[in-house]
Amino acid sequence: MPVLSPTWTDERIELLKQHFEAGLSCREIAADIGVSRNAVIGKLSRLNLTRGRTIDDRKVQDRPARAPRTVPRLQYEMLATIYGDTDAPVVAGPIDEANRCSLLELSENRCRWPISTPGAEDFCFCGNSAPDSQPYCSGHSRLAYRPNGRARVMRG
DNA sequence: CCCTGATTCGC
DNA sequence: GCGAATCAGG
Repeated sequence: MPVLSPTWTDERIELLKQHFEAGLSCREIAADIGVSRNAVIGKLSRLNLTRGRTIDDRKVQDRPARAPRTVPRLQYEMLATIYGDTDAPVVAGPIDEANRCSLLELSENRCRWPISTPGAEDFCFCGNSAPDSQPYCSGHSRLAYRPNGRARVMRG
């Protein structure tokens, strides 16, 4: 891989679809793959994989001009915090799928991050060593929980 | 108040 | 086709 950076390759799309069907939020999927949330949503829309919102009445057709009102750079701040702000677009934390296990093999100190292999039908989990009272390992916990001050429980 | 989902538009 | 921008809803 000299200088090629294909945004959406087969594996990427498979992972996207698997995570989407797994019930993960677009933010989780984006963080896991390493792209922005809109990129995931855009790709899903292109693939006709919307979760269920076929609005018929198009009301947001009004496009007067680019009027920056509040500058929605919230995603960028979050992504930067997750990735380390000054590093390559890779998942932060020691995430290795060598310890992946099934749901039945999950323990209290095992990372419960859903791992979907783009080749097998078996759905596995991260299975890494997670600290006590923590559902994910150090790497995935950062993806699951927002580094912001508000610790809101995920609704997805 | 903020975040998530989906569509639309520019490149 | 991809990604950012935007809107609507929760």
